[in-house]
Amino acid sequence: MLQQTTVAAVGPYYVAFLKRWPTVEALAAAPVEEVMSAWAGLGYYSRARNLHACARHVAHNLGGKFPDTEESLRALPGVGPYTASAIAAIAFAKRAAPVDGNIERVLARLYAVREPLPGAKPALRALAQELAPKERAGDFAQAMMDLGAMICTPKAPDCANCPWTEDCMGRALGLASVLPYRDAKAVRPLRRGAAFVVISTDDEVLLRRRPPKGLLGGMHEPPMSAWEVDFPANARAAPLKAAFRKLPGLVRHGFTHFELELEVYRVEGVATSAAPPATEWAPLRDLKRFALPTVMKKVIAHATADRDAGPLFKR
DNA sequence: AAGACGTGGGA
DNA sequence: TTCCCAAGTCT
Repeated sequence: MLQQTTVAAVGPYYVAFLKRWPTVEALAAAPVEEVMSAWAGLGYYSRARNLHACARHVAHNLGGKFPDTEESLRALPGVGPYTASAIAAIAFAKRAAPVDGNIERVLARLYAVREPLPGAKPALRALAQELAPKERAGDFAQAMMDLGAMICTPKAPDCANCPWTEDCMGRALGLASVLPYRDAKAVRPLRRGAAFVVISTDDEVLLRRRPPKGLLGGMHEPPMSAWEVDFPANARAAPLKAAFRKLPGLVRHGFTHFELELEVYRVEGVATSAAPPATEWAPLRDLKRFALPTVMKKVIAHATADRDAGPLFKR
């Protein structure tokens, strides 16, 4: 869960997951659709699918016991170099040197590494390997991460309270607050589309499921057009023949590599029997059961703002 | 090997 | 408002 995600964002999800699926066997026994629903809102949804596949592999093929070496952990779905190393060091007390974004920043400053990321990653990994102690490597790694999160922060590091302030080459060179350098990020293109919110006579909304791989893989969404350079020329992408009304305003959402603008069309009072193939009705008052990513919650909230007493999605 | 892959919180 | 970026992984 913590891959590329802050502790604050993960907290409630972590608590809910462990309450609902306290053991690897329990998670392995869960339908993947339920796991996707429970993950909705956290982002990077392949992590949820990988976590579930990992639980099934451990429960079914490894007797419920996690492997305890970096190499064998690395073979699990969703477990890359960082996570394998972190588990080996923290859970199994092995000498391993996980390197996350915090540790990259701390090391780049401590040793004044001027090569920009991501090219500097191998050099930073080598420095981490040298530094990792034989004993309590897990505590060392977590201490480095906490230093990065609380003292050696990205913008304005609190060097006065840093235990390494006298040793820091970056600080000596006046580079502490600007390291690590990064390659320039690409400009994010804009894509546009139209979403169709169909409300039934029973206050349900029509949803379909996205393909399992790719963007928002396996998640629910209202029917919508493809996302392209321009809005669709007409409402041809509508899921059924009905008197859709185009709502004022747009739904905007930023993804990692592009920005999205969605027009929202709505129709109400549709007969429940009218659901097209591969769609299903979701009660507006019980959307928690569905795997709705944040952008899709925005669409539904936009389409129901005028007919709701209170917020549909409370946080 | 470079690009795909989400979201929310802080500055 | 806008930008940055976080306990990275997969293809």
